[in-house]
Amino acid sequence: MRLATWNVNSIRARAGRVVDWLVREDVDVLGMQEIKCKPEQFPLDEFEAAGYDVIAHGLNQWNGVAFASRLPMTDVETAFAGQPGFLKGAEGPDQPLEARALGITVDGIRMWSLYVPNGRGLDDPHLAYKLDWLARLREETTRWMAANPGSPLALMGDWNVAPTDEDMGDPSFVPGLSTHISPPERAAFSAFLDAGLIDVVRPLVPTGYTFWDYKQLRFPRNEGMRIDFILGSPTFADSVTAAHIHRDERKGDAPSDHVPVSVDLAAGDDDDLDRPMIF
DNA sequence: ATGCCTCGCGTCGCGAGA
Repeated sequence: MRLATWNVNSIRARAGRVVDWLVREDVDVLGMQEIKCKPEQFPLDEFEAAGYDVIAHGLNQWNGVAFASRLPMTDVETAFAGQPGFLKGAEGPDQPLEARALGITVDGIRMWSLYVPNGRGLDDPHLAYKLDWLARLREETTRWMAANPGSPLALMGDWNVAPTDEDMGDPSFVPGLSTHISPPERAAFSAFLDAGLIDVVRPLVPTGYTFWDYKQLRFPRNEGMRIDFILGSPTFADSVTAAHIHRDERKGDAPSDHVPVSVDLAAGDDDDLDRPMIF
C-alpha cells in the first residue's frame, strides 16, 4: 500500500494536478489538507473517474481536510476527542471547532489527516491555540495507543512545526521572533515522539523540505521548510518499506506551496512480519 | 519595508497562509 499526505492549498484550484499525481505515483490513500471548500464543493468527479472515493471535511473557505482512497474507508471521525476550537477575538472554552482533523480506517490502519494551526505570531492567540491543539492531540493519541496496543496508527499532515534547525531553510524565520521554530512548538511536536510515535520518513529521506513560500524565489533558492510529516505507531513504522518527498510537485504550473510526502507499506494481508524468525 | 505570492470571497481590497 502507498499512503501519502499533501497540503494542496485549495483542491478546486489543484484537482487536476492532484489526481494526475495520484495516478502517476500509484497512490492508494491520500490525506489532504487545506482543501478550502465544503464537501459539496469538492471536485469529486475527477477523483472518482480515476478510481478514488473521497471523504471531505470542510466548513468554509478556510482549512478543510480530506481523504481520497482506492480502498474502503471506515470509522470516519471529523475531529479528535478533546480537539479545541478557535474564533478570532473570542476567548475561553466553547469556541467553534475548525475543519483540521479527519480520521479513517483503511485495511486495519487508523489514519488521520491533520492540519495543525499556523500560530500566526509568537504573541498571537493563535499560537496558544496551536499549542493547545497539539497537546490535546498528543493526549488523545496516547489514550488511543493504550486502548489499542499494537494497532497501526498514522498521523499525517501539515504540522506547521520545523522540528530541527535542519528543517528550517527560510531566512525570514528568525529564532526568538518567529513561529514554527519556537521552543514550545518544537516541544509540542517532540512530545509525539516521546509518546512512542516515529517519524517514518526521516530515516529514509534524511534531508529535504516539504514547503517553500511562494514569495521571494524561495523554491529556486531552496529556502524551504520541512513541516509535513507522517508519524506512525511502532507496528505502522515496522511495515514501512520506502518513503519519498515528491519535490518535483513544487515545479510547473500552479503548484501548491507544499509537496506530497509518501510511504510504502508491506502488504497488510501477508503475515511475514508476524512470523517468528527461525534460525 | 506595513512589501514581495496565492487563494477565496465578493466585488478590487482583505484575511489567511507560514
